[in-house]
Amino acid sequence: MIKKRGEKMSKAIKGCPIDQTIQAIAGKWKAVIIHVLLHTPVCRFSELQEKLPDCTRRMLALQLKKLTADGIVKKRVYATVPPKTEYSLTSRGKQLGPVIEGMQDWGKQG
Amino acid sequence: MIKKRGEKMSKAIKGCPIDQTIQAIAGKWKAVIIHVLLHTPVCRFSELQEKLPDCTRRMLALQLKKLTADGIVKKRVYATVPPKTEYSLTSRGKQLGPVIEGMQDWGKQG
DNA sequence: CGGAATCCGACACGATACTG
DNA sequence: CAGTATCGTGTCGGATTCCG
Repeated sequence: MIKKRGEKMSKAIKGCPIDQTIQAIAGKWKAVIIHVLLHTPVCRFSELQEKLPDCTRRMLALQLKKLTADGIVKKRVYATVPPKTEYSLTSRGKQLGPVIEGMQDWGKQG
Repeated sequence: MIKKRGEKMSKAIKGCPIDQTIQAIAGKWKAVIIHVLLHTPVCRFSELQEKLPDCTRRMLALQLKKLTADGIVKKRVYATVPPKTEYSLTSRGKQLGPVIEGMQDWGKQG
């Protein structure tokens, strides 16, 4: 079975809900991005950059793309010069709130 | 900066609690293993294998090792022939319960 | 039974440079 | 400002084999 680049590999445990969620927030940045958006409901690209200084532009754009594709993040583009975009959580994204907060609480105790 | 194999790469956001948690349950299997252990508090290696048929022995052993190293899973070895091992969650591991369950609930709705 | 060692391909991530 | 293109590297995960 040959896979194209960028395709999701995980068939994993077929339909395992946990795996779905894992894949949705996996990686070094997605969960943190969601966390930021929970506390700053509407965020421009550059705002996210400021809040995540260790995340490169490339990674930020990439992860936002995946999050958007997964229906977690909404993107709004203003056709102005210079361009302006706004990111926010979808209702489905907001439902991740408790999980993300739980993750933060757990991490703090470590 | 050279790293040995198996060492954690993530400096990420220095000390970000979310990142800590992400790293702790990252990968294709760790969260699912924890989930199994939440529902089957004491589990032999082969039991875990049966419950996770898509996870190879290698991966299972590897992830259990990481989980043990992170203080999430406890391992008990019986020096018998044939060998027998039992895995269970530490108290810290059990604290991940709400997070894991939250992840499952979210995944089910998707 | 419960692993560890080795090999290998796929992918995640990062640095850098370029674009509308 | 908000991205994309290209490239290089390390890491992850799977297959297989070997060990106490």
